[in-house]
Amino acid sequence: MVKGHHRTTIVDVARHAGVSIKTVSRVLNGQPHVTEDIIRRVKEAAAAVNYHPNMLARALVQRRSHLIGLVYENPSPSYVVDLQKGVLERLRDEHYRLVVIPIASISAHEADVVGLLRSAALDGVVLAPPASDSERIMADLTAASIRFARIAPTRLIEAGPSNLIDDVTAAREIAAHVIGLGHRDIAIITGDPTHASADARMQGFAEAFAAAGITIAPERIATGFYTYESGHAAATTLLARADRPTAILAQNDDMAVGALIAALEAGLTVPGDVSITGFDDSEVARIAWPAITTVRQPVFDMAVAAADMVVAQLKDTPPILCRSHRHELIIRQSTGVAKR
Amino acid sequence: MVKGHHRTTIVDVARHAGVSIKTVSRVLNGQPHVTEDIIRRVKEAAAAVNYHPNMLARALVQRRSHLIGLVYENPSPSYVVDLQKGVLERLRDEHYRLVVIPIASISAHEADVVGLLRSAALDGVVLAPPASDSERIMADLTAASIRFARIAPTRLIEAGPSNLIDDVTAAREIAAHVIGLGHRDIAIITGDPTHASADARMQGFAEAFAAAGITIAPERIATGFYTYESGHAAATTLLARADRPTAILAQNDDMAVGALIAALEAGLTVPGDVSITGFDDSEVARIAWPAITTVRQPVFDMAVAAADMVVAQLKDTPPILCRSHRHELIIRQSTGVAKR
DNA sequence: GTGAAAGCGCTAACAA
DNA sequence: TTGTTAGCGCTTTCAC
Repeated sequence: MVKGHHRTTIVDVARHAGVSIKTVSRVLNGQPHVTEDIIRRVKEAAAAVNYHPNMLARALVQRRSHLIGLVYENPSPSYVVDLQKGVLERLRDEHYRLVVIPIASISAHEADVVGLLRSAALDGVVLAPPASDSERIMADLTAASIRFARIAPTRLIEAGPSNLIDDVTAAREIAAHVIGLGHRDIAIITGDPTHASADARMQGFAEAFAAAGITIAPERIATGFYTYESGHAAATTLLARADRPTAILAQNDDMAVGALIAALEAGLTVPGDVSITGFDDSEVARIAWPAITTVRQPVFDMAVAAADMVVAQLKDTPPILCRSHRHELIIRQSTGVAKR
Repeated sequence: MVKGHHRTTIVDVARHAGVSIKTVSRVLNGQPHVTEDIIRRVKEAAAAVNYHPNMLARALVQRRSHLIGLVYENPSPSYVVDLQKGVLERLRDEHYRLVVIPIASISAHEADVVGLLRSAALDGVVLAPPASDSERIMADLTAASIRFARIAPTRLIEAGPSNLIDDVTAAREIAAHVIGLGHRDIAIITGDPTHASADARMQGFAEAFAAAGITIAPERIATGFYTYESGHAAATTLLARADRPTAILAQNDDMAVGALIAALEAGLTVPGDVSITGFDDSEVARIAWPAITTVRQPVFDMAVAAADMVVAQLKDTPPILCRSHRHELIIRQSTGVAKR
């Protein structure tokens, strides 16, 4: 697709086959009402002149770029790769391509996002958090008539096709698990405050604490950013305190691994001295040692479903508006009974 | 970009501003020879009618899709994300978009790859291993006049713009480090045999062994596939042998982490009972415990440079044909002096 | 400095 | 069943 000498077009094929360009077009698009004989002749001619259709011309007239975007901000490699794999899985046989649109800080660039998407001529986009919670982005997308589907939104569920997970319940369950092991001195490492998931997960924790009649001191709550480094830094501080917590609840796996390493560096054993939990069940949680107790969020499945929702809209199939995806508490070796 | 009601076009803007479409085009593309006054009028008109250029029409006439592909097969999330980040870094201000093209088994689909790229209307592609070593793919790309640049090819360096790393020397250095620690009973977990890097790294290991007069028994060499699981499985077998090796050289970090976990599961200490090395310096190597001794491959830098080579060709800038990137031995905690 | 008209390569009404 | 013709929305000679 680059400037240069003459590329063979549908006209060349038509001339070579001795038919009209419309007939060539019909054959190439597998449309009906063409004689077997002509089909063969056109195909031979196409091969003979080494013809390859110009997708840009086709896209222009069809008003379809066959490009789907994936908007995300998440810094966790395994999360991002899961997301991409899911979308690609659904797109594979649909003749759509995936354009990745990572955005450094969506909350800071809400107003620019759709301009970016527009200039990429996308037919549709999958919105991962926190873009999936942005009213502004959804409104702009609608105005630009770019189809979209959302992954794990936490609010305005009606605003667009959504794939839901119950972050609150998931967080409550994992906190309850830790409380059930006898822990009372519990610290928390929150996720990026600009992601609504951080609030939801916090609320779930709070519900579990309330149910058990436990109060968490503010000094026991540290802010992270869903990155390994932020989890490591937060845990290092939390564990250095005189009243060391016996458990740390991190709001994603990357931060949990950061906390784990911080604990090991401090000469503590896990879960002997301190129990640690993550969130998401990304690959790092499995390959840590000890493996991290976490809550599985079906990121891949949500991405497949979201891509499906976009494709459905593009085909004018009756669209699925909302799907719920089940989380699952995964107890591994990083949590244990609280020491006396 | 979807079928529907009338979208405003350059014609609407022209009418609204009382000028010709050519003038609108000139203003929108920042071309010279337009009065200040008209520039302002056109811009106001564009805003007034809520005009957004149709990138597909522009692409058709310019024969430029502004789409760059990234072809890879690598299963390691952190490697893939590094690659993507690098390409995106260079593309950010160039108005190019990144289309990701993961291919399950490039060696099995060599003949189909370029057809896929063609049908995506890409202006250029960055080829990561093992596509960067495929003569067939490069020939097809040239025939389709799709520009490309290669990441870490191991052969036919002249065949296209390349970003080189010295896998052999890097492998030799890390093996020499282990040998220098006194290890003689050394096992190896190789990478995917269809990736030429596996051969190169093996050769580097072999050179180090030869220099030290060490022979490695064939049973001490296991085949992996650059995945955590394959490393884990291979190490589990290697470590179960009566003549347990005191060091394991894995050909990438994911496999090294797999080996690490296998060792810990077997009740061994690292590096006390067994030293383990990786390759690449991906994130997992840093966040393992103990952190993995490895060789840094500047994946991000190579991706930036490769994207730059593609962009340069698209701009008809004198192209850079070849760049070498420096590796770096990174000694962490997973290697130690061999036990007597 | 500005505009009229001719395509880019394809699909799609509408005829034949 | 097949072909003619008119666009899709933009850029680009080439006059004026």
